[in-house]
Amino acid sequence: MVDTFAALADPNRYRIFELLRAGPRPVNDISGRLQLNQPQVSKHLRVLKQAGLVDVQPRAQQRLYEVRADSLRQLHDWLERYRQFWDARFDELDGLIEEIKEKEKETSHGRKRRK
Amino acid sequence: MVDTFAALADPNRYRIFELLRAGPRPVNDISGRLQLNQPQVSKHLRVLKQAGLVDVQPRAQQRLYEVRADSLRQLHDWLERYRQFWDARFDELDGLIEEIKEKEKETSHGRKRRK
DNA sequence: CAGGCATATTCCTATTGAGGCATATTGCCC
DNA sequence: GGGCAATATGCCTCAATAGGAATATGCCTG
Repeated sequence: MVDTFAALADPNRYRIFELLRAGPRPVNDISGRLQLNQPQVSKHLRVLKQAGLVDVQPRAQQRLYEVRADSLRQLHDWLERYRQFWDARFDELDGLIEEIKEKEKETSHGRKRRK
Repeated sequence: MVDTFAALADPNRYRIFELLRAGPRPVNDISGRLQLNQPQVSKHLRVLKQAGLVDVQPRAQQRLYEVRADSLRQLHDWLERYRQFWDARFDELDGLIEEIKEKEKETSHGRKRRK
């Protein structure tokens, strides 16, 4: 995870990744669109690749870089563990939990009733 | 977004954030659990706070740090834009698109060829 | 209001990494 | 195979930053 975040923590790398969202692109295309020197783009792509965020496939003498699904899935799974913090649906879940607790109080070993 | 990623790109900061997932904690608690010096923890928390990832609330002379919902929501929204890359549900959507293309081929001027 | 906690800030050093430039590598075509 | 196009790598410099230790600030209690 940390590597993923580190890869996206650089502004230009972030821009590259965002650009790739539109579809696979060769290096010089990226370099042109984002006004970056080709070597820096290659270096950034290397980092993104090592972080598992992009993948390459050679097309003649050029390389097509594309967003890699798996990394995003991992990121999503990670984020999912924090869902309770921001998803309103968890409020409903909280409600359910309350209900269950109430029920338990009634059925299980007859502790006193209610508050 | 970049700031968010940058904040989580440091291993110790990441650990702190993960720890806070379990609930709000004062600085010295974090410092103790993660075996980090108190000053570094304070510094990391500062970065996390400026990135909007955590929030503080003073409790006497200590500060309770906690995960901030909004940042995670933003992160989720960002990730959502990449859903097509990894969510299987989009396969169905692809199917629909194929159908539409087929229909178009029948009605519009007979372009052909696609993968 | 003195003393003590909990936390924040400052100063320092060492490392890391991004950008610029030159050059190496790869794979095509004639 | 020579040459060209697309990309990768190496070297350099500079700025950013994490960690360590010392110190400052805030806030409570007696």
